[in-house]
Amino acid sequence: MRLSQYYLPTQRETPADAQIASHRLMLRAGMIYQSTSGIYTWLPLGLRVLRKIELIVREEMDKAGGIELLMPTIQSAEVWQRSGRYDSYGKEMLRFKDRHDREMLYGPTNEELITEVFAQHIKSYRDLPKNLYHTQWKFRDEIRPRFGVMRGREFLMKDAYSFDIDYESAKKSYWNMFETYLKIFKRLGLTAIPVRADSGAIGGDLSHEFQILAPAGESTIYYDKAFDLVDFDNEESITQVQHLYAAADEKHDAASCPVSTENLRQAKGIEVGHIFYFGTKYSEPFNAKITTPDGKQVFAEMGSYGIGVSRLVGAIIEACFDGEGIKWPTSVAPFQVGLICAKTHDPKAVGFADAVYAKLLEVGVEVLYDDRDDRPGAKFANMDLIGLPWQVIVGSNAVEKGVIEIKQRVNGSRQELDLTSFINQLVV
RNA sequence: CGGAGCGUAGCGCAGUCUGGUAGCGCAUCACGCUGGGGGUGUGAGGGUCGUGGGUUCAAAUCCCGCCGCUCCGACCA
Repeated sequence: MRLSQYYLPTQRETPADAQIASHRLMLRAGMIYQSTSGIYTWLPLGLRVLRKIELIVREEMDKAGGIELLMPTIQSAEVWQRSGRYDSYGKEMLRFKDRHDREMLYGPTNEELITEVFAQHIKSYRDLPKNLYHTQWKFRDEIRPRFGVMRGREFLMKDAYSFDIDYESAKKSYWNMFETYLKIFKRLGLTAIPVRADSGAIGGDLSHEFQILAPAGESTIYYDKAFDLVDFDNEESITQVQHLYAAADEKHDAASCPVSTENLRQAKGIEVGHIFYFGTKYSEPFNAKITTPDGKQVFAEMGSYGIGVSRLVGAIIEACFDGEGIKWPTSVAPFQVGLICAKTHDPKAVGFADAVYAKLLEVGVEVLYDDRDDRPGAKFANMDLIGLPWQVIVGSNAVEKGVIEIKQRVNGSRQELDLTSFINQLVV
């Protein structure tokens, strides 16, 4: 993408309303535009990140056996009356009426709808287990939206729902999602601590919140420092994580904590995922009955698993930024490479940069080419702000020696290379 | 919802107290110089001063209503 033809309204000055780093940086980097309180337009650069996160989540969900579908944003009051949550959910639910005066709502979550869908089609133990998910916009009319997309009213969430024949099987589904979540956050370049949480309903201890470590986090968490050493890539480590201590501020009790003081870490966390098992809470009102091998009928055992996709955009920035701007993890960066021509007055340099651009496109590298006739300093600052992992700078040495300068955003390291070597490095 | 503040150019703000031609910086446009860390000079464009009403010869400014946004607290992916 040529920057001259893109839509990237970056700003030098910090908007007054933004209080925390991620919000400021998202506004300055031209990723979002606030339409009204807690509701944002995703500008092109922000959308690319949102889509990348969504894609990683989808890939891992699919690998874990999830089946994607898509439920609507608008729901009828009827299904919520059936579960009893229409009254109990409170003012966070945005309610309105259609032209026939029927009560409608903008879905804050989808347990009711999915259970209704499931009950309509699945009747036999032979079809279980099932894990159905979608990634859809939700609306929760927060009392006070803040922190940009981290607590908006409209937000994109991946929510999955598992259906099993019995508790043992449901537990397997639960831990399968537990593992999947650790893998997802790892791929996103984050350290996520699974913290035991209240399951609210019938669920015993089967509920975890996934907290991203970041100074701007709203909750304080305590965890075994062994987490810092865990590589969430392999099965053993994930099994190991299940038994490590981690608790939120309100649940942590220093007196009864099984971890010694010197092994205990305290940090701020941003909640980006929440999983829980809730048994037959919804399968009963929706009559989601399953026939067992011996011909009996039981209610499906359910769990639900949420990831705040749009919140993650902010959370990742909170975990990855410096004074100059964002430092995107490669996996979610809106572009991999930012190409800068530092000598726009030199036709040879421009020609060289154009050729580099063409080559990168040809080999499938996502590149944002700052082809504007601007001073180098302005381009560098802008590129640092939007935080692409690699900066490729075409300067005088390009024309004279045929080498380009490579700057890595994450650590500021620089090297001079020929284009082919750089491409090889990227592909690895 | 309780407490507090703010709405003036795309962004950041001054002007409001004490009513009298709507301003500054950044950004934008034109031209010149400059050309490796947001450089510089000259010139230009851009405003229902959130909105409705009231007071007044005269309202961004004073009064009343409304709307919107933000901050502090309790809820949440």
